[in-house]
Amino acid sequence: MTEAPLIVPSSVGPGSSGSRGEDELLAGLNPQQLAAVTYRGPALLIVAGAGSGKTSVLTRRIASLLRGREAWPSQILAITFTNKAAGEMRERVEQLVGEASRGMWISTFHSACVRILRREAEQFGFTKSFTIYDSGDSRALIKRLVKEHEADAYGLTPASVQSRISKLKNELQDSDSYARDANMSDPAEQKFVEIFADYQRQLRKANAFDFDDLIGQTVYLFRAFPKVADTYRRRFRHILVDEYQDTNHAQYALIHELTRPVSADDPSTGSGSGFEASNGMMIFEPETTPELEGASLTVVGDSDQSIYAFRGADIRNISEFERDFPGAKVVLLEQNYRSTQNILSAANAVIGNNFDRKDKKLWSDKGDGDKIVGFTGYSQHDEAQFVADEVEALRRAGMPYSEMAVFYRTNSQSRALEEIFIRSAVPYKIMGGTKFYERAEIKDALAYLIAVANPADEMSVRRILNKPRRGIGGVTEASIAQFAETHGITFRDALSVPAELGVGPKIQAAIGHLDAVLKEATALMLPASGEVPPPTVVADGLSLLLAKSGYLDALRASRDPQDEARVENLDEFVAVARDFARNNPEGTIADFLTEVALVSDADDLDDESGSVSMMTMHTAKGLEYDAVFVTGVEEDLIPHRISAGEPGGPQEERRLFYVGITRARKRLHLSLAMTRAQFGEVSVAMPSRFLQEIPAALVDWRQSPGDVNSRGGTQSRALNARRGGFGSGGRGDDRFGVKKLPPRDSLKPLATAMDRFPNKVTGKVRDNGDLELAAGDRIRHDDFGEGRVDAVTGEGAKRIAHVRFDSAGLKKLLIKIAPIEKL
DNA sequence: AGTCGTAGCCTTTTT
DNA sequence: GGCTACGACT
Repeated sequence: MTEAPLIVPSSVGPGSSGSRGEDELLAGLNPQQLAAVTYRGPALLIVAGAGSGKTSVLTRRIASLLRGREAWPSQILAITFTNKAAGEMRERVEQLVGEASRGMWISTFHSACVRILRREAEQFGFTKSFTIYDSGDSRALIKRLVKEHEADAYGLTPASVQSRISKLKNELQDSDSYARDANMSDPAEQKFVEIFADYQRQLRKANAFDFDDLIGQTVYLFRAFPKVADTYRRRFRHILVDEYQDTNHAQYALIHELTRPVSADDPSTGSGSGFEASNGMMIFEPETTPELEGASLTVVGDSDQSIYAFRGADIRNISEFERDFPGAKVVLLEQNYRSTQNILSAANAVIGNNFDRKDKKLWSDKGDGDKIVGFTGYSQHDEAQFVADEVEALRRAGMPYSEMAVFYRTNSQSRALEEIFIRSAVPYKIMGGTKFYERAEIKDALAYLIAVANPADEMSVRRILNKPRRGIGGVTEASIAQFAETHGITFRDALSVPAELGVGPKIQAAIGHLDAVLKEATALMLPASGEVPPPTVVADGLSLLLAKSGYLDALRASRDPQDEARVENLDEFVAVARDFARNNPEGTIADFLTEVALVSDADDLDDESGSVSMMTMHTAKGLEYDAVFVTGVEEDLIPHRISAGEPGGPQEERRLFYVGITRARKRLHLSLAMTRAQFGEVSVAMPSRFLQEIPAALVDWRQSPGDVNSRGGTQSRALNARRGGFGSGGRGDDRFGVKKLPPRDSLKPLATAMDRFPNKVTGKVRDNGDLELAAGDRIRHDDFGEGRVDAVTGEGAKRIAHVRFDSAGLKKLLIKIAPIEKL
């Protein structure tokens, strides 16, 4: 780890480098970008507006450090927000400098900390093979503790306890430091502190870290063991952090620790006193003469895109950067290379309503472009149908599905969109939502792996104890725990002595069998001697566990149709493990589990180019698409109802909306519904206040909020009144230049308001079985009326009818489920 | 021990 | 409207 610090002094400025490569790196940059790439100094803040080319600037900055021989790859640490962003950045740097990029650390905060912790875990009572608890795992643990401490009587719910603990950890607090400031005469506070402390004890006992610990414990490690920290300070000479506006206090502290100068003191003295600081709160004063100055720090961010305050992101980290790092250089990137001016003007107008922000105006030289399209549906299904129709129109106009994205505020909104997309045979892909790794069968499989990799993790062992059913119930589980407790051994080890547990012979046999399977897998995956296992060891071990435990057999024998899908999911999971073996020939079971624990929604984004992407606006950050649909632009959704009560809530919601609209390159659609069903109850929805912040001239309302909206006035009502189908002016080209029909006069009573929504659509589906259709057939559709089949494509359950409806225009329908009948 | 029914909750956003 | 947790029943 001690590379010779062969640092060639930098005399870099534009044009000062003789190498041709340098010119190529700097080609095409505007003056601000150029400064951001070439500035050299201890601290640099790049304020990068949406679409201002910050990724390009960041990658070129890294490439320029490498090319100029100012840094070895191993001296560079670049932190991104998602693994996907990290992968992209690595790829782009590789394109610029090739093999010279090997050895850089480009990763998320969490992955970087896992790497550090795996190396250093033994320093403070963990082992290399620690497990990572995702939020579901910690919720399960906290739930158990809340019950054990009988804390529900004090109004403590698992959810509230979990979120409070998480918030505190993001502030680098632990149960002791919290207790010092808390009102401990309040019994609820006392309970909370007890649970917090117990939770931390349980984690340690299980040799596990939760998400927040990954950062917080690394900071603790650095503060308690300066010698260890110095190793990393010597190593990382250039630290670059993307999305700096979304860092929380713990991440900020981590960066601070890493950029501290290395003291020239005798390293053997420092660590003793640090060890005493068991709460990790201790700050070590910088020593007199540094042996090595602190690493150079570059941060990139945009306070207008700060959308993670709810999970502890502190906007002050970026707004007070210049104070934290005196002498820091600040570069502003304001030219947007992504969107048309209309889209940017809307974005600027919206974000301009946030006070206490540094004014910053994005501009583009791409020209005005198309107007923003607005649409109001009667219901969320109506809205979804609009989106599906527009997607199809754009597709016919030549835009690939992969260049379109649909955003929403809450995950639950995806359901209606999905229903309509399926029915309309539009290929789509949902980012997030019911995540693969959260499925019960996958969690079970992971628990089997963890039981092997980290037997101290009692929760995983408990989880698989009776999966598949072995007749081991709560009573047996308790006696195992009891036995382990009294004999001072782990829960896992208690399984090795079934005869002594005081349970019946049948159950003894079951426990003995489970123990044997786990031992066999351990021998395979973690060979005792130094022999190197084959790359496929994780996949093989997983297959072995699933087969010999009887898990797969139980699913296959089941007559629950869902279990068939579960078997397929497990097959896919084994395939994931094989993939991992291919990409990481030396990867261990711990590496595999780390990767799985840290994958995020934005990560599995690798499109099979050719499907529309659907995701929350949060997930959308950092991405861009030719066409963007922001849906559900309603009060109580965006801004979300819950945000209203929180300080800074509405402003954060506005930033979120801003993030959503600035993802669009060419076409932006804003849509809402007049009524929205939630919890099965239908309620009236109001247009979002953010809509009114967009200058009316920028929006072409296909169907406006009309009289539900106080601002709408006569103009919107007039636009409302068109009948005879929307979205399609003429036959062959139901594209964008829709002609407005003459306004219909007089207001109708509310009862007939539905007249204005000629294409009112419901979510219903039907099983048509093997309905035969051919070109030329006439059909009737529950929502669209009568039409004629143009063509039929696809096979079997995926047969698609292309139908020309008499009034609703051209649609694609999935024959098997569409609500249609042949005439 | 396992299965089935229902009451209650839920929906902010995520590494 | 759907999921989960819990209780009664087999």
